[in-house]
Amino acid sequence: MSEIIEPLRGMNDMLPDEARWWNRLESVARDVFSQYGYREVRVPLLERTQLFKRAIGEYTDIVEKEMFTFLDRDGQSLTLRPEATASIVRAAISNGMLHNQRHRLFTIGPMFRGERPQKGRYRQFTQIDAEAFGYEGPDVDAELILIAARMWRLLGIPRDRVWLELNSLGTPESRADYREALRSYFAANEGALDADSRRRLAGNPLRILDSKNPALAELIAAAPLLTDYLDPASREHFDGLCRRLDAAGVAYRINPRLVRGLDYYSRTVFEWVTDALGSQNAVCSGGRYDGLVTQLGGEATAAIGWALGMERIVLLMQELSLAAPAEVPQVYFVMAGAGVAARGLQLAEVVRDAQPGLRLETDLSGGGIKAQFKRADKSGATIAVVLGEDEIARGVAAVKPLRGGGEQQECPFADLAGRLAHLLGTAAVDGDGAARQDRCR
RNA sequence: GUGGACGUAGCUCAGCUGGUAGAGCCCCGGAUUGUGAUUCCGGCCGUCGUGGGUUCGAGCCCCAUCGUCCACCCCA
Repeated sequence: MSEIIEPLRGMNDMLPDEARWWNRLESVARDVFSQYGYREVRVPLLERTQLFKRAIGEYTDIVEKEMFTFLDRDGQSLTLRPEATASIVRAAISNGMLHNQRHRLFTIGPMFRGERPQKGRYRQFTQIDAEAFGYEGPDVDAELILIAARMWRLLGIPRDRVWLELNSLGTPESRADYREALRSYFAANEGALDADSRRRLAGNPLRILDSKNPALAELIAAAPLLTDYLDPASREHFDGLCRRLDAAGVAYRINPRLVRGLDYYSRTVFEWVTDALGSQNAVCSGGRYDGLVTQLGGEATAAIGWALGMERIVLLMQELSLAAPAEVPQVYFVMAGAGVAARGLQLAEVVRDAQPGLRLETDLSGGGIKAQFKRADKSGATIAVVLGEDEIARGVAAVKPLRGGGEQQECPFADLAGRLAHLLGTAAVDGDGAARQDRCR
């Protein structure tokens, strides 16, 4: 045996039991997007490094130390996307989608960040991403938040486990004023700061507000508030958003210390937070980025979006035991004897043609009838269909209910599809749980 | 990137102060030879994460490395 090749750190295989949960989340997301008229786009995973430097900000942690960047054969610098917004904006510009147009879009796919892995934080992770272009007012801000709230509701995530934090960063100008105020405040108290915060003091003092160091809590609590520096237009925009959320019955907490790690945000920023995932508590977050399109060479376009971490939501669903129904076969073909499987395969095709919705699994192991029955039972199937040399010769199948009683009966091949449908229909009316949880997506 | 914990069969784990690995589950077979979920019997399964070192001898000690998890950091 030769050496085993291990997967890369922080990159995971998704096996069938795991995929169930993902499919559920993805189908809910797709349904909701379709309800709101958001259309899917797909963009490349690989882009020029420059795109992310310009969009996310040269001096952010993501760009400085987390990107998977390499030179291709022609010596140009490429980067595996660490987030989707930059790529989508680039695509919108590249395809001329922003000339006097509005778009509401979503995308689903993997992102890459070279962080140290932890639960809920991986080097390849998957985001569901929603973006709206060309809408200036707070209506679309509210709509995007309502979309997320609807997803939580449909998934069965209770309101007290995921809640909304809200803030406004104002315009770049008002934020600059605030940054100076903050800088002088923390500079005056520099002795009380920890090493991380001192480093940020020069670069991005807003990030100090994010610190989880309890020793700084008091100092941070007394710091000047961004809210007090908002320009009137941003203030009005923010109030408008709050009113709309109030009207829609969406609860939120205004968090004046909520800032974002990406440079492109302006005005509205928000974060859906959970208490169920340890320190990886942000489950979906986003905000408005009105300046980004011009920054990337496009025409000035209002824009806003959010990204949802699928791994984290799936973890949350599992934590809360939110059912992800297993895909269980309804009918299981037991096929024992010489040459029986070949005929059984044909018969299974006939049944599938006649009953396209039916989940029918065949036992192709070639093993003994007893073992096949064990598998039939374990599969969760409601009905076993037995085919042996005898049955094949007589043109009949033995149909045996595996759950909730009922006698084994013979059924001519020609009637099999109808008989199975009938039996399964009856089983469902019985209120038999197993027969009912068959509806996965 | 920093600090810490952990890493034994496919899975969950046991293995006393170092003496050449064990349980349950799973899987396979059997209990009058074509009928499942209980029970009983039997069987398969490991280079004890990897590489070095100490020792007569290491799963247990030391070093390195990889990985997972926790906190920081970051963020979805």
